[in-house]
Amino acid sequence: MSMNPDRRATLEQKTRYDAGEVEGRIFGSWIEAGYFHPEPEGRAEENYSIAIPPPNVTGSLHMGHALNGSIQDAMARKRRMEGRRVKWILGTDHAGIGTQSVVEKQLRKQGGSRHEMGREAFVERVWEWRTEYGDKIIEQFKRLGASCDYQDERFTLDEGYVKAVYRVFTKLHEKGYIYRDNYMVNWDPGSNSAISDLEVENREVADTLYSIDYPVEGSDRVLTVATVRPETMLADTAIAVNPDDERYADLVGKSCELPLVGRSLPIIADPYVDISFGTGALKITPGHDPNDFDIGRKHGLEEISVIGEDGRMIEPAPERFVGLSAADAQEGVVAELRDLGAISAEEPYTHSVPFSHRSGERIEPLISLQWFCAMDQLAKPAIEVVRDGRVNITPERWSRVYLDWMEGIRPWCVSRQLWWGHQLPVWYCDACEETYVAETEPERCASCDGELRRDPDVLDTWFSSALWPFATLGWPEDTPELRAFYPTDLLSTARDIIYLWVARMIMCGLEFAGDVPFHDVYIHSVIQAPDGRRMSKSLGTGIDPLQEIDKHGADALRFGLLAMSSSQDVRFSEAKVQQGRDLANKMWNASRLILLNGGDATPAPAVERVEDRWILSRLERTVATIDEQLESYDVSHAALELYRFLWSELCDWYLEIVKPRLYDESGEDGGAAAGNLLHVLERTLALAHPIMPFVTEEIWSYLPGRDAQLVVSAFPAAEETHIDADAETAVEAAIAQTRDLRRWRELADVPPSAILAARSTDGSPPELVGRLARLDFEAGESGPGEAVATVGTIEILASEALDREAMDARLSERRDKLRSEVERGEKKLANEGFVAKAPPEVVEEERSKLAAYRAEMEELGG
RNA sequence: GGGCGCGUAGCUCAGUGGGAGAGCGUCCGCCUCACACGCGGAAGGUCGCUGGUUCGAAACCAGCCGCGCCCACCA
Repeated sequence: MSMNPDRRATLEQKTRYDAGEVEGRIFGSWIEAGYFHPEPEGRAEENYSIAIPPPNVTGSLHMGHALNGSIQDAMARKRRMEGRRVKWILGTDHAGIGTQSVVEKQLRKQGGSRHEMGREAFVERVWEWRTEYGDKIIEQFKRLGASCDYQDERFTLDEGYVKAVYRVFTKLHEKGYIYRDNYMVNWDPGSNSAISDLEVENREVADTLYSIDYPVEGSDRVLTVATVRPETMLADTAIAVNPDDERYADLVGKSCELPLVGRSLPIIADPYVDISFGTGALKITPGHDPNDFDIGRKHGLEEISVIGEDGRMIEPAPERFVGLSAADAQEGVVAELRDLGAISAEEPYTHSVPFSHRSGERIEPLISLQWFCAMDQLAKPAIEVVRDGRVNITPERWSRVYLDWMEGIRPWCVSRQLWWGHQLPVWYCDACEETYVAETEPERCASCDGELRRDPDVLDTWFSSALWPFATLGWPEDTPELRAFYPTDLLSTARDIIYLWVARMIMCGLEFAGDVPFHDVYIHSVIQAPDGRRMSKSLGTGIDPLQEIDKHGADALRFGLLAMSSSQDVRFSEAKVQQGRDLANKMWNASRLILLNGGDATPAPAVERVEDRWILSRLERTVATIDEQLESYDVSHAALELYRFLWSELCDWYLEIVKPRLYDESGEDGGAAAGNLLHVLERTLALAHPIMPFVTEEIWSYLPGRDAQLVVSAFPAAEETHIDADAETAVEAAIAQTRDLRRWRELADVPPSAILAARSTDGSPPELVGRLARLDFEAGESGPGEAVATVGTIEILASEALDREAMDARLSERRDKLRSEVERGEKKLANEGFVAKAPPEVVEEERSKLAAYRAEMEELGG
């Protein structure tokens, strides 16, 4: 079968692979064929599924997405080629606070605010925004080549998804896990909402530590306490000392007078107080400090709040402070205390302070009525499945991190004072104070028939994310999708959301979907900016993956990201992306050589010649290696192994070896070479496809007799029968000898193109070496000729092209080197300990090396 | 305060008990009929420091120095 002349012309002309021209076209062909949309058939065990970490609707593709997309796609494509039904679940996350604040910002620019427009209009506005921008990131995933199921895109606020969220909330409430309580929360003044512990980040802050004297009632003693937030003293309700602190033993049970306020504060004993820190006396402010809150609950103390949700002072703070910002109140309080002479010390103090991860504002710990979810019961089975390996985390060390957190898990504050998200399925009857939690809205109060008012709060965005692997498949309905694809197989993500997301998915999957949500968790590396800082838009350190794709192609970026990733954080290296681009180009050109000089042959392994057996053997070993590396998520080694095989073994050596056969059209041997090359090329393309899908698919379309696209063709399985250790030894020896000869040529300053007369000292002239090193054995055989140098088993015969002087100088250098090597070897072998205790094969190797060096010395006449 | 990770060639990183590797960069030579996004060759490293284990350590152990990350309620 002959190649279409147009196609042939294209191959002849295009000496460079043009990713930009190829990728869109190829991706379109995949989509059109519907390869990425599986029918929901079969069982989950025989199918393969991945739930994509849903990007935020606000987002655009960043390097993390690109790396993670490359990893997931490599796995999805490999499985698809292995004949599995593959579903890569796609969708986006509504991203509560994030999205809301983007739209609010936009409103503010236009001079409006969400409060002006009201909740309903605002939410509608956010939906509009989502419709406009919601699929931008999906389009960007397509540029990467990601083989997601684009026909079944989900969104965490879709109708069905909302149903799942309400079902889960209601069930958890029925079980008593979800409850409402007045509790200390992390109040974020930036978003005007409570946030969870996980959304708080601690930063070092330089504050002033004030020591304040509180007079002990009925005595002239004072208790000195220290604080960085003097304004919170207005809400103090006790003083605590350690029960073992002898200094204060007699004061426990007595009271202090709270300066400025006059309230009487009981002096209590609690082991939490550190005797050695400061004065050993601690002011207790249950309303504004998480630790004090716990101590307060323990001792039944009054909980007073003097700072409101807007960050301003409220009653029962003394009237003169009410309405002031906390910072202004602090100034006032300090001034007054100073006047009273109650401040005994002020010192600079650096400590870590909680900030909102989202808004960046300093967290105000407040007591607030919120909805919480108790996690300990949910955590138990989720701990078990990681311990017993039903969920396998790679790299393994993250299991420990997961388990440590799970074992100390705390209640989760799930309500947020926002408008964008899943509004709580909770209704209150103001008349009789009844609370209803239900999947569908109750009409009226069941006890008093009163009107119901819905709780205005929405759920933490991670609450819905926790259901992602099964809610996307139609849960709570018993859908064919759920049966076919749950549990999913792989969850690939970065380590920063192990707690926020991975842990919660495992808990919810086990509780609601009846099984683990995925079998493997792969924690990939974080790609940092080239200077080692975090890649971030705000720092200006981000590198846009799409720009990289424009510059070098998606295959190049994918290869680069996979190759640079590892089990630790790595710096982005454009050189690796270029390496990928070069590799794509190399594939293209190697394929041109093969296809234009034997593309009509029938692909078939050739085993007559040793070099053919060698490349087959190397290929099959590479197949086995890469297969194993991908299976263990060792993606960077897989990518680099592909590069090594293709570039070094296939192109640098094998192609150079077979070229003459290929060009020699008259020789029937050329057919075998072409057939073998096509066979190797075909398998190599298939092997490379999960990593570099576009260029491989494009070349595949030029192979003779293809009826299926590569994307749905078989992934190679290593064929043991082609492993041939003897062929490997033989060809590798020829390669080594060729290298020696080339080095010698350089040394003797002989032009690479000059064909040198040569003679073999061990009988038959090595044909491969002759070809690769440009030697003419016939000239050597016909006459005696003077040997000017011996390289291994080959004598170079005298010729005008040789610079004898340079040669002699270099040879004497080599002799010196050999002398020292021989000396080293002799010393080592003279070491009785070494000879006695080292494994015999090591000693043997040492002996043979020494022998080889001695032999070479002899050859060189040293 | 606890935990984890890292420190290897100029740069980015592999290597985790038997004589230091890759890519990029550098130097030398090549537009050799697949590819100059290429071909051939070369230079370049007391493997953070100090001790220890071992016949043998970049690798294992201990301590130290430096960098990064995570967790944590010391006012």
